[in-house]
This record gives sequence, structure tokens and C-alpha cells, in this order.
Amino acid sequence: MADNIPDIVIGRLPVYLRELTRLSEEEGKITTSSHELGQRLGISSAQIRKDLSHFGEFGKQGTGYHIKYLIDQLQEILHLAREWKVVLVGAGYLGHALAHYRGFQDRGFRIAWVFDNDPAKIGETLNSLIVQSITELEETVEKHEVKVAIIAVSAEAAQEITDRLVAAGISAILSYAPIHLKVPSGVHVSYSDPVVQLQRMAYYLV
Amino acid sequence: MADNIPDIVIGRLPVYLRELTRLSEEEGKITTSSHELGQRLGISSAQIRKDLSHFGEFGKQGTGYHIKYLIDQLQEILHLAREWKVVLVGAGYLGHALAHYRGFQDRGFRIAWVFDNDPAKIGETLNSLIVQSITELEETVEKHEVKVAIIAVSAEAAQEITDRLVAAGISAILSYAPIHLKVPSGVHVSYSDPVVQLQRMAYYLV
DNA sequence: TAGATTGTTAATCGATTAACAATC
DNA sequence: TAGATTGTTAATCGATTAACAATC
Repeated sequence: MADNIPDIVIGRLPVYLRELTRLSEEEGKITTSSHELGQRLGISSAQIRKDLSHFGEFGKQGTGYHIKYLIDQLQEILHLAREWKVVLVGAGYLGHALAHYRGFQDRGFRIAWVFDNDPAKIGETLNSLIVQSITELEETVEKHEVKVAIIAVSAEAAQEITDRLVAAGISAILSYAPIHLKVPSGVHVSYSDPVVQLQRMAYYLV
Repeated sequence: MADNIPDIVIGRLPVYLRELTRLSEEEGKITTSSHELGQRLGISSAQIRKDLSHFGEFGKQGTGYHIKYLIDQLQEILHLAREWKVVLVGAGYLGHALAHYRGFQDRGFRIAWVFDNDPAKIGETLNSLIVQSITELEETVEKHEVKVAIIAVSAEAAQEITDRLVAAGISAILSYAPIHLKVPSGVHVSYSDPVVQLQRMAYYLV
């Protein structure tokens, strides 16, 4: 229990968490089963039980899982029982979308700073955040011991920004730049490239 | 060769394609090896050779792969040797970001229509596209036989939009809504939820 | 030729699933 | 009690890697 959990298991937990929240908040359910959860997510019930069993015993035979309790446990496991402040780099269209996204709330994250290198954008207010000069990036990350960053800059700028973030102490990066980033071990990167996602699906088209 | 390729292999091909394009266009290289490509992507050279071997023999012993030839082959395999016209649903901040994104160009896709249900947004021009009423969604998809859609609407609206898209003939959906979508078999869905991605990485934080 | 690198095989490693005793 | 569902084991399935003959 909880020693060396496969990445792929960790990857599914946030999806379980999201569906459990929906079950609880939208549908007012109190308990659920691995079978019900699996059906809703297109995952086998055995896999859900196996995944959870890496961390402990959260259910009851005969009745299943108490949803709110399981939500609490998953939040604890994923280190979401707190709010991670996030640095956003890039105040273009995508930066705007991220700064205005309300989905971060209550899910463990809050964008607290926005940076850009464009003098025309610096000083602009973005959903009550003031766009700061990229020259202040390191100082902010270091002073507030920020661990999480989102990169919404061009492919050309992304590696340099990454190097600066990492040097300043960032250890989790969500990147929207269409490029593979080089980071030292211990730093995690997650990518979002809409074109890569579309290209994967294109294989199955006609 | 090419009968029943694992999803996970297909998933890596667009990443190979992206890096090969970079190698060719940014660095002017003519050939590369599975070792070089793997090093740049953090993937073993054996895996790259194995992945490619599902589709044919593209390299030469001693010299490796001719980059432009391999790019052509991958584009062919992934059905990218054409331009897929894409329907975008949702003209909020994220819709704006997607409509203005220049990264689709030359990678197989082009957003050709944008829909929203907000009267304030309908008629607005978005990077030379006019936002259309969502009531015209089905007619457009059917008339132009559109196969690919991007969903940038709220979690509440996403399932209804999905059902309408699927009924109209869409078979690949990239969804930014934080919800698991139910679709009939044969329809592919790819998700992008920044919070899920951040939550996965949070597990590894301190 | 000598060195480099492919495509492929077999071995290893890891993930998923089926089945069921335990028990609520 | 009878029915439902868990957590876990063992079997199955699938993916990755190491190694190497073939050959450019």
C-alpha cells in the first residue's frame, strides 16, 4: 500500500475524483459501487477496485463506497487537500482562457500570477490578475515557493521559459506548447497539444 | 503490418511526426536514427523501431531514416495527407483561443466553422470566421460531411452537444469539457482537462 | 572494409481481468 | 437470511526491452 504506485494508476484517480464529485453534487448520491463508477467511465469495475486497493480499503462489502468519504481520501492521496498556487506564463488568447477558467476552483489549484514579455500586455488586467513582466518571473516563483506552472507561450519560447521555471524551483509544468520539453528528473511535465490529439483520432477516420 | 495496431502505438506517431518536423524544418537535418529521435523524446530507440515496424520498413541499416520520407509516411498512415475541416462549438475564451491558434496549419486540420448559443456572440467575427447560431449546427455538419469537432462549452452543455454532433455524423471529438462523454462505438473522443493533468502531477509534489 | 543502424525475435516486465472467499 | 459488493489472488493479456543477424 502506497509504496510505488504505477503512473497509470495515478492517472486515473483524478478521473474517478471528478466523476465522484459529479455523482455527489449533481445527482445527490450518497454511495456508489465500483460497477456503477466503472460503467459511467467506461472502465472495468475490477480495475477501479484494484486501483483503489493500492492505497487502502475504502469500501464496504454489500454497499460499496461512501462517495464523500472516497472523495476526501482521493483528495488526500493526490495532495489536493490544499490549494496550489499556479504561475501562468503567457497572456495571449490561451492565457486569457486559462486565467478566466472557473474550473480550477475547488479542485486544488488557483492561478495566482500571470507573466508575459509583451510590453503591450504587461499591466493589463486579466480576471483581476495584473499581467507582470516576465523579468519578474524568478523572483515571484522563489519568493512564494511556487511549485506549479502553466506554459502558454510559443514553441520557440517554451524551452527557455521551462529552464527558468525549473531553476526557480517549479516541479510540475502543464505545457500547451507543441514541443517536447527537456527537464531534469524530479520535474514533471504534462502536455496538451490539440493537434496531437486530433492526429491520433484521424488514424481511425475513414 | 497495418492490421490491428495498438492504440498506444498510434498515440506516439503524432509525437514522432512533430519531432521529425522540428528536426527537418528547424534544424535542417536530412536523416535521423531511432536513437537520436528517442533521445530527444525520452523514448527508447527499440520502441520507436518497433512502433514503426507495424507499418512497414522505413529505414536503412547504417544510415537510419530519411526524415522527409518518414514524415510523408507518417502523414499517410495517420490520414493527414489532406486537410480535415473542423467544427468548433463554443465561442467563449477557449473558443477564441482555438479559433486564433495557428498551430493547426500544415498539420492536417482547419477550424472552418464556429457555433455558439449566445445571441451576444452570434455574428461576431473570430479570426475571419463568423460565429453561427448553434441551431445551424446539424445542417452544417451534414451538408459538408464534417467528421471532426472540438467542444469548448460548459460541462453542463457538453453531453447534449455531443449527442447532436454524433447524430449529425461527427466521428472524432476533442473535448475540453471536464466530463466523461457517452458516445456510441465508432466515435472517438479525446479529452483535455487542465485540472485532471495538474492533479496527476500533484501526487508527486512534496 | 569497418562502423552504424535497422527490423525482428524472444525474454522480460507490467497491467488488466476473471473469479471468489469474505462479509456487510 | 439472501443479495450485493468488496479486496485480493492467480491467470491472462499486452507492451517494452535487450540482443543480434542482416546489411547499408
